[in-house]
Amino acid sequence: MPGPTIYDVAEAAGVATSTVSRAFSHPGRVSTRTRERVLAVATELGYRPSPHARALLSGRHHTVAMVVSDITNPHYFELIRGAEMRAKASEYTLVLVNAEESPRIEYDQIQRLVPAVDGFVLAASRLPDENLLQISAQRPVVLMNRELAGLPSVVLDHAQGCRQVVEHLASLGHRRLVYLAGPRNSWMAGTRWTALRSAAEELGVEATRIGPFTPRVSQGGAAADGALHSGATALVAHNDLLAIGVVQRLRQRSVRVPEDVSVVGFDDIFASSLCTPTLTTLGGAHAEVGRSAVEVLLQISNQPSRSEPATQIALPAELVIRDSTGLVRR
Amino acid sequence: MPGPTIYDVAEAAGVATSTVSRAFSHPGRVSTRTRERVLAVATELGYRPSPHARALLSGRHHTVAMVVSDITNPHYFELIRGAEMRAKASEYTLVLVNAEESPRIEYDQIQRLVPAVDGFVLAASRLPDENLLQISAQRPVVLMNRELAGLPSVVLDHAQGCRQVVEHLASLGHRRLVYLAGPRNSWMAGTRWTALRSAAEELGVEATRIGPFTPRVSQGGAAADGALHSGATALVAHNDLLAIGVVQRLRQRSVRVPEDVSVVGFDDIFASSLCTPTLTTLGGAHAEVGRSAVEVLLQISNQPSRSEPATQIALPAELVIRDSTGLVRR
DNA sequence: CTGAAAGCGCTAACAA
DNA sequence: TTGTTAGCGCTTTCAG
Repeated sequence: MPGPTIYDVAEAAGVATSTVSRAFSHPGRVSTRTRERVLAVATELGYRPSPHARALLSGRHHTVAMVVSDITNPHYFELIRGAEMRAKASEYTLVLVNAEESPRIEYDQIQRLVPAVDGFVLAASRLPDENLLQISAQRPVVLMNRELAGLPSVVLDHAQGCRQVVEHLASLGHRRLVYLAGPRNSWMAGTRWTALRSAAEELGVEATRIGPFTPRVSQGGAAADGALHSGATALVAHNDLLAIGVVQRLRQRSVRVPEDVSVVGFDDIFASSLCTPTLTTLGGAHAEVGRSAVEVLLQISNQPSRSEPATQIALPAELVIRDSTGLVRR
Repeated sequence: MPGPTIYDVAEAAGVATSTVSRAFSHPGRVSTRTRERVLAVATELGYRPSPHARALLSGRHHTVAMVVSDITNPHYFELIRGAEMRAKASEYTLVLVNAEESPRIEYDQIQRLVPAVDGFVLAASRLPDENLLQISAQRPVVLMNRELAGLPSVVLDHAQGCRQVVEHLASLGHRRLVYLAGPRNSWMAGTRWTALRSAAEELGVEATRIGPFTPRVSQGGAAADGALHSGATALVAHNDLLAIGVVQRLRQRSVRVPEDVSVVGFDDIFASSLCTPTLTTLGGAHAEVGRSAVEVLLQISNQPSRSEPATQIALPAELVIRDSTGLVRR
């Protein structure tokens, strides 16, 4: 069901195709009368310009691809929402790809889309740095919740955030915390650990790390058991899903939260305010991260010169204190 | 950064462009030697066929658009996940659009995408029937969680499901239930009410309806207050978000769940198993709905004849009984 | 201000 | 088996 083309409109309006084209793309370069006639005929015929023909000619697709490392995690939801809204606002099309935690899938899908999109926003990419740099040589790339020298990125300020977490725990009297690490190839996992450790050192808290764990509720069992073994009084889980799983396992083992141990998560997903106990977690304006990332992408992909230094944005993280953290038991 | 074209490959390999084209599209029609040489040169140059040029010629875009009425609702997450997986499996690109509960946005976005995609899967569309029929005259459409004569659809079997809900409540001794209705233009809202009412009638339960409510947690307050006023002992909320909001409000008003009133939701979102009390809800294989919808779409959009009757798939719903429903107080 | 014509990257006849 | 050629729908010089 191919719609009417520019030829049909031109014929019906009694003008040349180039005039029809101009009436749409450069309304100023056509006399008011012709323009109006052309537009009238076009709407009557239900004409819509073909984005493919346009893209073929211009090389611009008006499309951005968003790749998320694991669509199963409700956290990404917010990122997607923000990205979608920003794209829509500029009449850009958003293509969604789930990498299923597989660098291989992530890479292949990106390569598949290279010739079809204007750029990529990558949420928590699991790809090694070299791959990212290589991709960014093909198309503009904006990283979300990951940083890499030379590439634009939007992140929640993890360093400051982790500091808040440790301060919170220290103020409650905790002296030993354990970080339940995320996936090995997650930049966030590494970064959080570094930030936690340095904040801990500064505040006189002993910090250890166990893992890596796949950040799912189901992995909470293993994480909790490992953590108990460590003797820490505060558990900082890589994300809320893992934290929720940890809390469930602790309850199963009759360890009370927060009386016996405190648990902190990351992301502030919807469920965190509903579970029992409600979860203390490091949140922030995730949708805004998605929004910003697309914004930056549109900006650089509409810039002729690719010379300026990459914009790296850090949005504030916000510690949401709920019921899973409490005073350390004496 | 336009990549190498078929011309570059042809030149480098010393063949005609059509040979390069064939080497990719119809490998059988090229001698093994040339094919291998062409492919070798192509990979060396990093050649990738331009989907736009292909689409321009063939009219097929290898792209499907998924439109969700409200991306804010975690329920859609599963639908999206299933749809994405199915699309990826066939190397189709999935475009995601959030209609933000606005029929206007939904319609405009669809029209914008008509010339760029092979078809649409619409999740809980808020458009009136006429619009849907008109769109399906432009491009193949598959409805998710909505049915309309003549259009293919995939739904969770609400009729059977609602019956299960009422049976469950009746068996607990409830004789009066109230349905907290969803949005006015939600087909599901209408359908659930019809199904609930007829099941209720059969089972000797009195059913009333209040609303419509926007199905968000924040609307739970209004819904709960209206429900209490009705004097029913069982509240059936349009979805889990609303149900969770209702439970929160009831607690605030010192009405115990399930001792004083029972609450049932729909969708079985992740949070439903974590909130307190955990929520009895009508769930099902939502990701499978997404998967199936895309599958049906691919099927019909690859069929030459558009003549056969529209496939309407109903997947089984599953009542998940948790702690928000209990025996009616005597 | 408007028209004619070339070409974006690719594929599908049609020839050779 | 391979090459030549004519477009797909649109934009954009270049003339008029």
